Amino acid sequence: MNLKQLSEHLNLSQTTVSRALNGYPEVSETTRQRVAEAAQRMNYSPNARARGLATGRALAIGHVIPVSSKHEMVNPIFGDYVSGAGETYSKAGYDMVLTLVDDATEAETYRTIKSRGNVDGIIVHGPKIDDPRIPLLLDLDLPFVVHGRSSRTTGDYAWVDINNRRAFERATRYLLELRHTRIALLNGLEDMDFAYRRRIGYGNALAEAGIAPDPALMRSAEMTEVYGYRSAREMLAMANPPTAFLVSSMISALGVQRALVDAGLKMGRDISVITHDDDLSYLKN
Amino acid sequence: MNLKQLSEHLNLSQTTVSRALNGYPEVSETTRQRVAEAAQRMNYSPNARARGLATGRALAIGHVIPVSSKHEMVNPIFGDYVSGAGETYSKAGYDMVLTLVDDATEAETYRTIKSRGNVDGIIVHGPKIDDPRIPLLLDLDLPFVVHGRSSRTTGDYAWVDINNRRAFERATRYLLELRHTRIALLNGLEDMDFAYRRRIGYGNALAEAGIAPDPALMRSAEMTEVYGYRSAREMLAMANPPTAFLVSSMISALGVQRALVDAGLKMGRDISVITHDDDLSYLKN
DNA sequence: TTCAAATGCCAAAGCGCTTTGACTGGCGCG
DNA sequence: CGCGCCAGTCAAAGCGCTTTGGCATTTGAA
Repeated sequence: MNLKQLSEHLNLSQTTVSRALNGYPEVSETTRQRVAEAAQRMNYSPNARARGLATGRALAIGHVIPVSSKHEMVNPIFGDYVSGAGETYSKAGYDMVLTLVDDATEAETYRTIKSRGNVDGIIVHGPKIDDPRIPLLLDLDLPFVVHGRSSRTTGDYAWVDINNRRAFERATRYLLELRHTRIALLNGLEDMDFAYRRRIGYGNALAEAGIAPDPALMRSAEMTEVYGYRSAREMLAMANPPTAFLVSSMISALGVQRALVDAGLKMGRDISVITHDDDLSYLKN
Repeated sequence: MNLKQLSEHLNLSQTTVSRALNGYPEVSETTRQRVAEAAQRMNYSPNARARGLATGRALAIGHVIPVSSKHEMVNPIFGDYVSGAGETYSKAGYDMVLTLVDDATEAETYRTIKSRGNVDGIIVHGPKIDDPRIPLLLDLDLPFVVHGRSSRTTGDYAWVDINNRRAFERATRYLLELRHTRIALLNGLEDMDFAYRRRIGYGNALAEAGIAPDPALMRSAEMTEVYGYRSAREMLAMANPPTAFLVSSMISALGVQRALVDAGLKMGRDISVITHDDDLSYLKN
């Protein structure tokens, strides 16, 4: 069923049918009703490609996921994330287009996305502290929003972020108030902006309390379970072990937990653990 | 940069440029070279919507995710899954379009997808034992592949699946060989086809060994961590507790593990656990 | 009663591509 | 020398929609 067929069926021009369906004023209310009703009944919906060609809009948003940061992005929360975004898009009549991109061809990919024109704009995931994608996209004039921020990148761009620095500042301060002085930080990869900010928050709170950060208590890596496990295990074996852990991911925290069990320590009694992130739907009660 | 501009730049017709880029034979090799080189240099790639309109193909595959089975689909493996699919699509020059769909409007959504025409076909996720989507899609004549199967659905359709029945048959048989007789099954929701097949496999192996399945040892629910925890905890408190667990998801197995720790039992020594699924990248060593 | 302004509708152009059908010039063959 | 044939190219149509720029018909004011 296409516009032409529908309009012939109604004995109206394509113009009128199109206008009626798109809510333009120059169509009488009775005609509009008739058209809407017929479209509904015949399950007509305009061909997205043709409409896109005519309007220049794709009614789709692209999500570009660099393969290098696969483990950062294609991570446990990805499903929950997509689910939220997808619902919003659905309501607005937009499509969600996922593109995995190799780092080597990254710049080219963005150019291609722009000239292929099948999305109106994109979401940039997993920004680094200094992220070349931002100037590139500004230059290409391809609309985008950054999920997170890029601290060392200048230029006007839109972003949505949480206050990572403050969250870790507060968490650390809280542990300090509980009289902990040996606080371990298991952070994500610190070229990622979020991890960078978290470390600053942690550092700030320690500085406030006059405590010098101990490099032996600070780690940075991909946030896997085994990273949490090994880090905790090794730190607990130190002469002067930490009494608290501040962990950047629920998954790594599971590893920490496993190490604690191994060591015969009970979380909350023998040792404190604060975890940020990953309120995973499948780990809920 | 569009075809017209490129062809004017080259002093060729749009026809020739298009043919050259699409590998048609009726273009001289020298011309083809010239065109390819210019396209590369000017970063031309054809507008996907226009091409789609002209060819009738969208060069995109849709993934439709019913919101009801959110917890089944938008689950821990979703990220890994998308990552694999995305890489393949990238190589083939296809886009991946995600659509979240409300159950109430499901049939309508598929019709809309068909008539909007922005995908060439779709992947059906999380098939139920008897899944109405399959006859609907066959009827709509929208190409699709089922990720899994639908045991009670007749009709010719393409699917990709693992042998769930056999996997659980073998796992159960293995536990029986180890002299376990009280084997608990923590299954997924049994209206899902994969879970249904798993229970059959489990049942077959028990039957082979002449053991009647004990309903008190069989559960079926969404595969969360807490489901594993509670189920194991309650079963371990029984007068005649299981000596082995067969679990349908890594996440639930984490819950089982937690219950074992609580009960002071050591996995592999005091009790056997076999888990199927979820070889999660972030839980790897 | 007349005329300008709405009102409601339409034909046709155009979005950027692919593809059909036709047209050249050069070549080999009889 | 004349013919047919091929290789290489092109103009134009068409994909399904939106939007521009009319064109009748009504309406309301003068």
